[in-house]
Amino acid sequence: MKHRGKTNPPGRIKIMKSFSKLMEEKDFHSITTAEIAKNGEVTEGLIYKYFKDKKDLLYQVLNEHFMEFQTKIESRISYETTCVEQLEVIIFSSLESYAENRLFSKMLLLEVRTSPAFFNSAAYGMVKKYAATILEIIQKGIEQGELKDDTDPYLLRKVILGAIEHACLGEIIFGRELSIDQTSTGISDIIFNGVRT
Amino acid sequence: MKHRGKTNPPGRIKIMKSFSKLMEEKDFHSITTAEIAKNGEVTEGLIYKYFKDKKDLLYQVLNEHFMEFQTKIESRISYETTCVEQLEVIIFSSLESYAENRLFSKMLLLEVRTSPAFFNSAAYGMVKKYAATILEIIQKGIEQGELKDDTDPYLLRKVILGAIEHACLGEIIFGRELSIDQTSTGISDIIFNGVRT
DNA sequence: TTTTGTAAGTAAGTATCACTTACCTTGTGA
DNA sequence: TCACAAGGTAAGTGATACTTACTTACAAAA
Repeated sequence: MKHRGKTNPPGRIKIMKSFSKLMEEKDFHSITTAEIAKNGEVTEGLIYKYFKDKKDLLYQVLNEHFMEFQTKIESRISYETTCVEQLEVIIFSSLESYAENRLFSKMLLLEVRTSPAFFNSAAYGMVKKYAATILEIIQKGIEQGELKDDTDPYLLRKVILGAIEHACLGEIIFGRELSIDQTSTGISDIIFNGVRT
Repeated sequence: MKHRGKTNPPGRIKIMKSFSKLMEEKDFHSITTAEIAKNGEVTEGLIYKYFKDKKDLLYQVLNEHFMEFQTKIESRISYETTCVEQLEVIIFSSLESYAENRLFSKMLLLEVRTSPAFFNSAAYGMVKKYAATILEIIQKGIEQGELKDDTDPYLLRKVILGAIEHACLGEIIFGRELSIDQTSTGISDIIFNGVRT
């Protein structure tokens, strides 16, 4: 008997909530299915009614967070006119989401990348969509002359994504505080204006 | 009976070699201790004579690679005079090492970050040293007027490290080819000169 | 030469883990 | 009213990381 996603039964919600709570405290691998079940007041077997395996549970939880994130980003972009402003909004919003939602950033930046199965998941589909949005803005920026025309759009995207992600690592791993405003404007300034005198 | 690190017995070498070989083929978690032992022609128990646990084996292998890497970087830097050139050498050398040594980059960028134990390991000590080297160069660059004096050195370091790491992710995860020269000069150009027209 | 201590290595476990199987229960529409 | 599917349970099972208690090899002290 498999879950077909038409309804969202209480057991499924309990499992995801329990797992999320545990993920805030420790890393994925040190969470056991027994713990998830006990904490969520369901039996261990039920986990496997709704999720293919433990990793699938991780990917589905991540997917829900990513959908919210993508909606927020797209809405905010629509208010900006220039490409640079749009990219700045993406940098700011990404930092904000990662910083406010430790669970989301932990899953996305630390836990999922190690296993090949992730790259077939719906959550990875969301990552691709997010990355595609950034690429489109960069390409438009080059076309419209806002960005230098010898810019490699794929490489610029990598620099932007890398900067965002690395900026959050300290926060995620060591729980350091991160000033979103300062970091966001700092990254934008470096990438758009350069650091050479 | 614990290993005190004074000698390097054949069993220890066999285990590290066997593990390294397996890590080239698959991810850390899907490698079993039984496999490591069989492949290295030792018994499973011996692994735990030389390594605290499976993760400790990973950290020790990574540490050896990182020591080589750090030596290379430091040697190359010494030939450069300006700070920008030194940073360019670091970007190039890091990309080169990550691209040439898939095992090294896989361990460092994907596998170790998830568990807190890594941050107490000798390998993490090497990461800190590498990061410290970069920071020193940036600070010198600001002092000497090569870099803008309103640059946040910590943030610039994050952007550089993030760019390097993210640029290699596609290669590590999907096995994509990466042009080191092109990527290296591209990243340097973006960060030092900016992309805005 | 003998003794002794220790490092190198082995063999046979064990507890725990992710995951499976077979089953029960409940609500609903034909 | 009864068939049937979805929601949920209980009791497994094989594999896995790690442990324990042991043997062997060998160098230096006595």
